[in-house]
Amino acid sequence: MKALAKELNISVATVSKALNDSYEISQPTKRKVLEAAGRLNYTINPYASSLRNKKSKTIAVILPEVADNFFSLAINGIQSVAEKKGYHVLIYLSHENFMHEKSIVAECCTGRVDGVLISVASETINGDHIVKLQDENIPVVFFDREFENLSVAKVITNDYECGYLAASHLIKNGCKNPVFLSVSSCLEICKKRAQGFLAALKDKKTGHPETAIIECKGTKEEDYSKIKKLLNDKNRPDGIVTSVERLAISVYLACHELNVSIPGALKMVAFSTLETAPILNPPLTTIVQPAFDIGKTATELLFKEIERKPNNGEDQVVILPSSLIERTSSQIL
Amino acid sequence: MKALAKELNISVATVSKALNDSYEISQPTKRKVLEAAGRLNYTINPYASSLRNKKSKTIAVILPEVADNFFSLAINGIQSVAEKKGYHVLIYLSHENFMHEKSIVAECCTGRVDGVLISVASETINGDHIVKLQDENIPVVFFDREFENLSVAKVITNDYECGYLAASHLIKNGCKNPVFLSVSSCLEICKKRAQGFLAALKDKKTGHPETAIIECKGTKEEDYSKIKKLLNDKNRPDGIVTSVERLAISVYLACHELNVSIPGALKMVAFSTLETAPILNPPLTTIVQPAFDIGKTATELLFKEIERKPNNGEDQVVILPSSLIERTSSQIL
DNA sequence: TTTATTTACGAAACCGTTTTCGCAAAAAAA
DNA sequence: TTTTTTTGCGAAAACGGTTTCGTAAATAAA
Repeated sequence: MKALAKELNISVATVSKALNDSYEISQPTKRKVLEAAGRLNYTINPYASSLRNKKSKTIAVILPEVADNFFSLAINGIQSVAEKKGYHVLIYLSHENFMHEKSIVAECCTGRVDGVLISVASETINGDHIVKLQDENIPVVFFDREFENLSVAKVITNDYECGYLAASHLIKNGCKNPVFLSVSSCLEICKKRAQGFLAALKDKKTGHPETAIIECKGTKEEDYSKIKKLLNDKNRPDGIVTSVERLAISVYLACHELNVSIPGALKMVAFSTLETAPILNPPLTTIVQPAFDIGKTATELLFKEIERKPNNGEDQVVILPSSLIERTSSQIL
Repeated sequence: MKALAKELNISVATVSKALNDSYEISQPTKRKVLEAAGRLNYTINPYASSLRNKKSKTIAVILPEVADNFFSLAINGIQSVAEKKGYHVLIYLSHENFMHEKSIVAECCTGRVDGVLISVASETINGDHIVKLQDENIPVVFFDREFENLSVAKVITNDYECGYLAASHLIKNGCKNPVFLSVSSCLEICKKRAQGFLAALKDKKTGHPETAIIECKGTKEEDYSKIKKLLNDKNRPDGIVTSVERLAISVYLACHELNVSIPGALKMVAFSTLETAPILNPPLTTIVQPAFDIGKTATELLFKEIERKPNNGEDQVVILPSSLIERTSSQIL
């Protein structure tokens, strides 16, 4: 910028104002500055600018995992609006680990970002780190995986209803003993899905509510052998609802290995946005969340908070409904 | 920091040095500073620090798409090393669009990042934008999708061999007319795979090399109808190799819709890291790239360049081999 | 004891912008 | 014509760290 100023024999102040299209600067001067900036291909130093403005033009996205269709689609939604706003997107992965998530959130407290979007880890057992973020006046919004009892904006899906719907669907199609595979009893999203699931069991007087919720919070391998054990059990379930994509794949793999026929011996419904659901063997009945829109809406909410001068808004909750897509895996034979 | 200095009755210079563990500062003072920093929960301002140090502790990852198993696994690899180094990761999506990619790269030239990892868009037709990045002395490394004739470090896979292998495999299993579905004739990676594919056709004196390479560079829908047209053609291919995950799914969907039996009427091999490959109908023969390791290795290379004071290194090329996993989709009946 | 060296710290410049405030010259109002 | 207002620009002080350089006190060497 100094070079620009020297080149045109004007002050850096004038250059800065001209580049920011200030009303204080005359049109001819603005034109000259723009021209010279182009000629010397000047680019603004983002860090100097951020330091002065206390605005980083950057948001953070914290999520458990990126190799999952739901999250990668959500990232697409997030990117689409961040980009329109000229914002940059930092990605952090918690790998479902609470301590890890805490240290990431702590990083975000230093002012590196203007806001954070978070889908909490399955191991997250309290929301203190989120509160700290808010204490620093950094806007936060949850997407999909929220943490309860915090006054934070969130965009989620109708989990309870979907849990209910999944169980009802299986029962309607003949299941006597459906179970629900959860990733964590701490995860609000899983709790609600499980509650809905159980409510349906009770309403229809079917199954064994006491043992119907099974937690798979281990590694991929641990969960896989847990699933195999479940399928080998003498009173094996005749219906499974999985709460996340990863578990759906594991169940299919286990069934293939153990020669459990779907939907003959076991009917299945998965919470999942798997693109390959219709071409699986057999085609998988899914409850698909509007992943892209969840990411998009959450980001729009975040920007509303970032752009609002005083924090006057009551925390908003947006619910985008999911829908059940029936395929072979849950059919009556 | 000023507050810290005042609290302890020392200068900010001393505080800064103490926090950076400078040899100029005595142990007792360092301890006092650390203690006070903890007590007042002081966190350094990253932008002030970056401005002065001309180091952002941030790298950019530019890729065509994140909702793709290969890329999301690569991101995992990238994150794993970036995090170890205490670096932050910015994600940018080109959506296969060249102009878009150019503007992203231009953003990266402003000094916002210390280095960039890029997997180029299928529409990328020249490397000028990459050269500009190098002119600004910002380290770049390609992962998976490179651009030819640039002296840039890269980590790729053995594409030519895999193309050859895929075709040979199909021919060995009885295909008389295999074709290769490419996403772009500009993409080095596709070119090499296609060349390998064609070489096998010629070596085995099979198929129609002139028409065996089919470009699918449209939207998802356009490509889908193109594939359906191909499958409805009177001299329909009896073998398909797809160069990317997206096309593999489209082919499967089309086959299901048109009742083309795999591997009966059509055998298939896909370049893909699809986790669901073994549970597809039928299980899909894949050439799986070491996605995580590609990302990891590329990032390690990048840090080598970032940390090297003078740019003394000749550009390095790392080749991580892929492997063919045979499943039902390409079997002899 | 005197001189040389080392140790521990502070003052101030600097990184590249933005913004406040002041001030001439030009334009408008009196 | 004189006075007021507007317009266009520049000097300088931030923003929050880091780094150079200078210096007094403490220690070691002569």
